[in-house]
Amino acid sequence: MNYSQNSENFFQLVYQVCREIPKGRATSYGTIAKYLGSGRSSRMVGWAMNNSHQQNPPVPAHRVVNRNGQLTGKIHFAHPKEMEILLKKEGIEVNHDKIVNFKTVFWDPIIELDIEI
DNA sequence: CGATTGACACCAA
DNA sequence: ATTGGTGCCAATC
Repeated sequence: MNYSQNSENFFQLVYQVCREIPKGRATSYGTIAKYLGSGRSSRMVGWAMNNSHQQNPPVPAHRVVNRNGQLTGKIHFAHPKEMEILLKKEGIEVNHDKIVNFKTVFWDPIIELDIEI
């Protein structure tokens, strides 16, 4: 089923997946998009994140970075430092707005998760 | 209503 | 390895 046609569910799925990200791990926009069925609509995931601040419960958007492990979305937080702080707090090493050993902390919902969609 | 803009990713040169 | 162009789809201008 391709939920990219259903933006409401698509957004909700994005939020759901984000909340399932284990502490101390991170994933990428594109991976989530692929997991939801629209592999190249990673921008929609980003847009969903933009709206994630008004979601309840809150979405741990700091665990979602781009494919390079770069904290591109930190500027959308209340305080840009917060994203890096939160990640470090969870044991993720961050250096120059980039996750260290991203390959190690990378969390792939396609493999690790199995939400029925 | 058409054009532009993204918290991205992939491909070609 | 780097750079530039293209695809994706919703929101905003």
